[in-house]
Amino acid sequence: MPDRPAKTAKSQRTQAAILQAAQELFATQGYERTTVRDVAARAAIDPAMVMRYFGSKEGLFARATAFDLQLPDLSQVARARIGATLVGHFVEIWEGARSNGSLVSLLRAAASSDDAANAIRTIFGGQVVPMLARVVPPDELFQRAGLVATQIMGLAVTRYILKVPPVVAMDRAQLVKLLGPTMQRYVVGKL
Amino acid sequence: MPDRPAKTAKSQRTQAAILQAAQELFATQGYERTTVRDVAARAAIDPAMVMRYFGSKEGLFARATAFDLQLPDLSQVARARIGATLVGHFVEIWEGARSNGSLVSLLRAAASSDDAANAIRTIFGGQVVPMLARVVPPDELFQRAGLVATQIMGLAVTRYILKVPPVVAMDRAQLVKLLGPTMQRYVVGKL
DNA sequence: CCAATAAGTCAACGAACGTTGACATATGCA
DNA sequence: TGCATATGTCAACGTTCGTTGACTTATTGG
Repeated sequence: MPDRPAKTAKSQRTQAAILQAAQELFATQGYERTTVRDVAARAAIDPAMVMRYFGSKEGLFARATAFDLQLPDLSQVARARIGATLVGHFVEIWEGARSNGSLVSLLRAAASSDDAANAIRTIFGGQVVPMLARVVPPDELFQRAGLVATQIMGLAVTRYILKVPPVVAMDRAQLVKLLGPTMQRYVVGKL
Repeated sequence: MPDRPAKTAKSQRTQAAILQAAQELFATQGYERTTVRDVAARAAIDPAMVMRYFGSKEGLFARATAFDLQLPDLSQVARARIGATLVGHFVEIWEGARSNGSLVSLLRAAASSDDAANAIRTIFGGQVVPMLARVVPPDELFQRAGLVATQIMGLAVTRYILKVPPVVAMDRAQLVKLLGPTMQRYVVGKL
């Protein structure tokens, strides 16, 4: 069941509609509870179209959760502001204008899918670790990257999935102020 | 579909076997991917027994994820050791001898179930917040509880669900040393 | 010992799911 | 305008799921 490419402008629009519907549903319900039929209904097309364009439900999920963190070059950031910069950047990725909810989708899915969990590990190894490598000595790199992961993923889980009220209530500036020092210590502080 | 109580010693053993199988499967696979048939097979009984004793799959899940955090009385802990004490206590709960994996089950399920997410919020409101209330002034209580949540849940997610390698590799003493100061600041430090 | 009650088995149900292939319709190029 | 190709529809498939009710076997108290 290979994917079939979109060849006309109209088909690209419906393909995009399927992708957007899938991202919204995967982000709010996770992989298992999101059905191909639901995605098709939200995109106002036939379930068979999903199979035509994405081959399978797994193929759709893979396409719906592909993204680039666009992490900053930390060597160009003032050392004292690294923690705040990172917190702000991650919040932007999760809920900013350029975001499509795909990271939350993937996190939701990772709770019950080893493939999705592995995708997150790959993102960390391929994007977060290289980012930190520019300002962290190699012998501490993985440990500090792990610490960064605990705080960043913890923020994501409590704010977007568990919706713990005080965490949801914080605005972006508060998050930077409260979590920035933690991130600062995890990246360049004394352990 | 009301539950049917266990009346004999033998039935209590099989009921316990079902519960243990359910906790193991819910903890490793989440709610959706765990089937009643799987639980029954692991407990070496008929799927119908699950319905007899727990009424429904949801009823089984509710029973399998009930627990008490047994949080310490922070007013009896030296102020400088609060952070380390809390980190150690939570790690103990997740992987200690008294643990049955039910907290990880619930966290996994929360990714795709609003009911499970609500159960976690209730635990936080009913157990974590009261614990902190003994050492935190009321006007900062909810914010500090939220911060504690971000770090604790982040540790759980990266270590037990995403299995981020450097986080998995840390032993209990390292976790206390590395995350303790963060927790200390979130509970009694300057924000 | 024998009824009464509990524990456990079995086959089957209806529903929902991902997926498929045959078919209809629209579009773009010669 | 015609024809080839792409787009979209439809009904149905095989599977798996939670759940049910009738049945059989074991246990226990009088």
